[in-house]
Amino acid sequence: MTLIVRGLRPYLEIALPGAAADAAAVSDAEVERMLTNALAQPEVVSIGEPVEKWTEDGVKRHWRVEVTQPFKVKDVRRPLGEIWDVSSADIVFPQRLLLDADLGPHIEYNAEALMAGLRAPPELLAGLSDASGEVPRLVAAERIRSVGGAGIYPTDVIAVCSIEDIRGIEPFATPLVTLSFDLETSITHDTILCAAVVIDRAGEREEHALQGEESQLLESLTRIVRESDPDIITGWNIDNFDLPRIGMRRDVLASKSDVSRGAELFGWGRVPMESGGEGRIIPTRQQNRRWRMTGRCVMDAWWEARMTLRPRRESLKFVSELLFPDREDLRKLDIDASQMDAEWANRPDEVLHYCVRDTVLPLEILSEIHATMRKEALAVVAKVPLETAIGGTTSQWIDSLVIRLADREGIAIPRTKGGARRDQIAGGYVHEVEPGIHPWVAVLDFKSMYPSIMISNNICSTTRVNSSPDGVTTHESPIGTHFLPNSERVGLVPRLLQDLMTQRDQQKALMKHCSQTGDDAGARFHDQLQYALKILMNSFYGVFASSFYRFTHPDLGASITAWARSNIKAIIATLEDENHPVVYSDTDSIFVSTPVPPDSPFSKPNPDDDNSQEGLRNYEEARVSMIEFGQQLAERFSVAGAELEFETGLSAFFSHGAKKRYVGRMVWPEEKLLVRGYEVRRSDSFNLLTQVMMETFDRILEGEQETAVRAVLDLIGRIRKRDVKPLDLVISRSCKGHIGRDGIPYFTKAYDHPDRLPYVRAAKDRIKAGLAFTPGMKIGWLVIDHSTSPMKVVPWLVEETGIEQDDYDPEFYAKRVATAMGRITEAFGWNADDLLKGNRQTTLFSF
DNA sequence: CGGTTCACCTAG
DNA sequence: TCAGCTAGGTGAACCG
Repeated sequence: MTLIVRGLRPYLEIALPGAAADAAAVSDAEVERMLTNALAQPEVVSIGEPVEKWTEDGVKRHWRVEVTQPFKVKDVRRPLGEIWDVSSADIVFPQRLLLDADLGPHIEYNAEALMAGLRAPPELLAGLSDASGEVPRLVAAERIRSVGGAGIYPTDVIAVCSIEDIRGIEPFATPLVTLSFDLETSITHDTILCAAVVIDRAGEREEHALQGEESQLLESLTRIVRESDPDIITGWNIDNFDLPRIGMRRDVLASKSDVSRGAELFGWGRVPMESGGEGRIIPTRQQNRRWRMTGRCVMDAWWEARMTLRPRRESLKFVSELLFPDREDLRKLDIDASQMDAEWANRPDEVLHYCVRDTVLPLEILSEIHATMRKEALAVVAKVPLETAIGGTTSQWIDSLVIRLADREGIAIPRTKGGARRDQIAGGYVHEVEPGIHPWVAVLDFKSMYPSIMISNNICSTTRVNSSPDGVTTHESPIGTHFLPNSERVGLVPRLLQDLMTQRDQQKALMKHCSQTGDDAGARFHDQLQYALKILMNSFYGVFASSFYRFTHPDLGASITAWARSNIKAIIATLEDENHPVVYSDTDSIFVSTPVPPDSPFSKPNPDDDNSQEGLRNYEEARVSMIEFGQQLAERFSVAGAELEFETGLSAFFSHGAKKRYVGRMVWPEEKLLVRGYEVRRSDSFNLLTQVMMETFDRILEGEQETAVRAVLDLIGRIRKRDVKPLDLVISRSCKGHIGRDGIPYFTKAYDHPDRLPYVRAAKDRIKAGLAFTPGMKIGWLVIDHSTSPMKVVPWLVEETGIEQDDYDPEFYAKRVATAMGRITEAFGWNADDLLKGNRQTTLFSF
């Protein structure tokens, strides 16, 4: 529905410039004169009574300056800023409503209905209908305009209320309507050949397949969007392909200045058809930014799947098969996307069928990864519109909470900082790791380390002082920054974080309660909320360590990480003093060797072996003592505001000696293999390497090093004999780029030397083959000759064209496997060269 | 062949 | 609304 809210006028605030004392010394008459001048500015409507507000220059009087229109705030900001300190001056008007009325995405209201569509509640429809049962549109439109609306919005209900008539309420799972669409386009003419749309309304789907003359096709598409009136628009790569293509075709089919013709072709915005202007009814985007479609959310299923799943390739086919491996219908590919014109000419029905399928799959993928639910949860906890949760930035989420608290606490809102990037601040501490196997390792972890540090030291730009005031003991960070104690002033950030932490504990408790009472839907709902709270809490540090955020100071971020380093290093030093070797540590985690009897096995003995009873007993004893040790350490090193948790128990930990690369056999609280950093985690690895490395880890952690090396040697032999599937050798990496004015991609802006990069070369070949390239997409390739420089590669196009690519350079892949595996097996005397040679003279063991 | 640069991707 | 952060490993290409 459309709710026209009355009673809020755009404004900004002004204060006398300079230090508080100087500002206070200005005479009343002078202030009066200045205010009169400010009021004389065009577009200024009124100036309110002064209010005391905290600023970096001390507490000063602030006046609210109301202006005529939202977009006029920017116009008056500059002239006023020359004389006054200006605050609250860069907050967009729609956000102002949520901030001032303290609303989140879920609201209740008392409103007067002005118009009701066919999907509106029947009683509302009846109340507005005339004798013939019709809602008189002309009268309604007139009434809507008289209260400030623009005409008939394409929503089910149009109503008007006052800002006092809206209240925030408890969140609920909103029955959002999602529209997914897909275009098939001509490669030779850039035109749109056909399109498909599917609308999901509470699980009920409505499909449309569109073909015909291009402008009529776009008109139909627009009509479907407006009639089905979705909240969310999705599809596969619509941000970078389908939406830009419709925009391009609109520019060709209608003159840029003819907005009403433009609206017929691409008027997808949730505003009346007659709402003129680019960006109101016609979707727009600034260079390389998100699409903005008034009143609707654009959620690209490609982007969401990429962020959630980090798939090795990103075609719709690949991701669908990844998520739905049992769906046979996804296997077959009827259409060669690189020959679309011919396919369309010869088999239009198949192309249309394929097009419809490609609108349904994005819906199913979004549902499978709970994308909408997660975004809605984030919107709830950050108190932002769904659109901001989907396409907004971390600083927008943080702004939403910080600004409303600052407004309540009488703190002036500074503007986003500009200027040059400052030097980097120091980050977390990472401990050196000794290569090899480390048996029985307890992993301890600080709970929400950075947020905890911010809370316990009251870190905020409003509490930072240059030195301790008389008689006040400040929190002094290891880099010498002082923060006032709670008793003097509670920082905005610590207060918000504390509240989010409490909320998260509550959501976790509710989730547990729901699971226990068999309410699965409820448990999922609360799980989403607690997870969103975690994400939001962890976003604070980054935003406050940034150089541009409105409430930051470089010493804030630097102090947080300095405290973190100092805390973790102190614990490491204590443990090492007590002869508990610390095997590894990264930022907020500590991996400690557990004291177990010297003959404790780290691999679980096979019950069929002789002596297995004793071995099993020793293994189990070691496991239990590790758990006790971990729990003791957690308790001992936890202090108020810095809770150390025993997170994981490993029967064995292995690293080849590089930071951020390790693997462990987890035996508490659950049994699984924990891998970090290694190629098996990376989306630019290839199947074969991932598989052999995973097997190797499994064997190493069981103490079967010899078998592990044999398997690697065997694989290298098979690669050289071409006894492996090319599919398992595909490497892919994301590729930047830009689309020129002529619609042709180019790479010179994104890269210094684009042709030096294998994936750029592969991308160019892909484009040559007639396939779409969108900036940022992952490009798959096979190396066919690495003896030249640069090496020769071919793009992997099987998912798009169905044409098998089977040429590859065996020696290249043998070397890549040997390099990656050699780093690991070197701990047992087999380096990359040995693996390639296939034998080893003097070693721990040789075959 | 070792060092340098650019670029990607990951840990936290 | 232009915009979360740093630490770290690794590969490809090039250069001297």
